[in-house]
Amino acid sequence: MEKPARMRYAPSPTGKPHIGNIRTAIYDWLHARHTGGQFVLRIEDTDRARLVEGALENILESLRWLGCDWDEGPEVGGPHAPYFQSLRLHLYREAAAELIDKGWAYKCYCTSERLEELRKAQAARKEPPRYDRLCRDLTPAERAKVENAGTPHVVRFKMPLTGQTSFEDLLRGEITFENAVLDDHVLLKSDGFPTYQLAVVVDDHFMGITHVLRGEEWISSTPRHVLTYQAMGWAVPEHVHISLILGKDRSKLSKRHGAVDVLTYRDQGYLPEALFNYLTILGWSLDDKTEIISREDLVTYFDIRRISHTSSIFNVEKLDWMNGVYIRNLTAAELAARVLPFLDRGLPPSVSRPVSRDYLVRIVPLVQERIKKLTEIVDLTDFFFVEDLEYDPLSLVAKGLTAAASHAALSEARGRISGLAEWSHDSLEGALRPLAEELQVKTGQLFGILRVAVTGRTVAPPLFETLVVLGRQRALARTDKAISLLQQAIDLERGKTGP
RNA sequence: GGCGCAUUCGUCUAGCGGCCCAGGACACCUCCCUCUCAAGGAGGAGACCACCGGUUCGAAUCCGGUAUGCGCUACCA
Repeated sequence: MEKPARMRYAPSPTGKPHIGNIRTAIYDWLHARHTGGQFVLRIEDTDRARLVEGALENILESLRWLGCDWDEGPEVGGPHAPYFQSLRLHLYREAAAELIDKGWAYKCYCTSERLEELRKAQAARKEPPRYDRLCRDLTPAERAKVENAGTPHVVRFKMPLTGQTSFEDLLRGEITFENAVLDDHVLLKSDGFPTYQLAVVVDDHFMGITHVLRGEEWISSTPRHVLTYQAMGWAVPEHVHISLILGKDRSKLSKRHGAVDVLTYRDQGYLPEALFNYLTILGWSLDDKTEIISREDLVTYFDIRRISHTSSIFNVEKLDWMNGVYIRNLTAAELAARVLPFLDRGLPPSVSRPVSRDYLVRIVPLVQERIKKLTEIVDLTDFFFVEDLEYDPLSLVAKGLTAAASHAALSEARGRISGLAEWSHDSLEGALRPLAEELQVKTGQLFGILRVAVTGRTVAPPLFETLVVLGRQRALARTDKAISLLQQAIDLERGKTGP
């Protein structure tokens, strides 16, 4: 067993967490649970301009839905509270001040306008855009002058001009950067808020984070973080940079690729355990064959080192398949409970609410192996709830049979089953199967007519089971209606072609 | 442009020097089962392991280069 790890998921409340982002939370959570450590949730709300209303609640709900419970963070608190960066400003300011004292940082008074100009000029000269370090070597006198004028400032890191900075990535090995290519990035903004570059280091340190697991887009700024740890005299945590999830066109997953935020998957009828399983398997493997794996086993076997190095394309078809597997593994009672809210939302208003749980539990086994998403329950079972079926009378005419023959078959079938002593699967089958033979029609034809009569559609759950759940009375009533519909069709036909 | 990361079937992956003329899964195709649709079962097609060199008796696996893709290059995270 590895040492208990303190993992953190640190989203910024600038929108709804999407599928790629939440996967890092899942990996964080898994490794924390695997090692018996803690999963910390920290909100990085230092960019006041990009805050989005409701984003925090959405983040929390996404994690809850997926079962990633956090040991420390919003709502639960913890020994390192507060867990919102906007409430920890003094820590960053103190760190920045210490960095200045130690000669690792300096105040910069350049305006954003000047910086903008600078970048433009550099671009024109085809130079890489970077801060020209104008304020880095101001004399004390110059500094005092701007300071007295009350000029606003930011605090920048005093990047070493030479040498290199390396760090060990648990997945990729040693990664090295030349310090010379790194510019003097901003640590503290002029509004007094820290940038990510400072805040992440300060918080990870004080919160005792052992593993920084994040997207690979952070690799390039990791040397800045490492240098900051060193400047502060702090231990550098482990780093794990995981690859991104891409859309079908191989670009970073975004709204353009359809549904990307977690809760949308919930609303589309995916099971949280299926999404959880799929997401971990997308970019991580246990061995050469395991696909379906329970959350418990995942906790037991999860190994950070087996996370894939390469970015992966999100494949909805596979998720759909997996969701189907999980649906089939549910008990009838569980499925009924899961499906209930979708029926409530999807059934026409004419259907009285609430839907009977007992009735539902009898219906659900008939469609369990037929649905891949919970939303599909409505289309597949609404005829169990709707009283007046609406369908094209012509669909009552079996393939290869005339309307008259279909009418005769259905009438005969009605006669055979109406007086059955017992309204059960076996008695129904015992009555209807021989009838097909007597009538010299295929069972598919006979059963098809009945199916439409009783469900209003050509694609439906197995016939006998359906008849049983529907009950004798309703089944017979629907059959009667179908018989008269068929009669009307025949009459109409006669009227057209007759004398 | 600079820096960094990556590169095995359409997609997700197994593989860490010989067990691989590359295994599994989704999707696809065929057949079986069958009252429709599914589910299930049995098969099939699909990867010159990005390319070029090297190391080695032997390389998908190690090394170098090239190409391609992606990421970063903000007082955003």
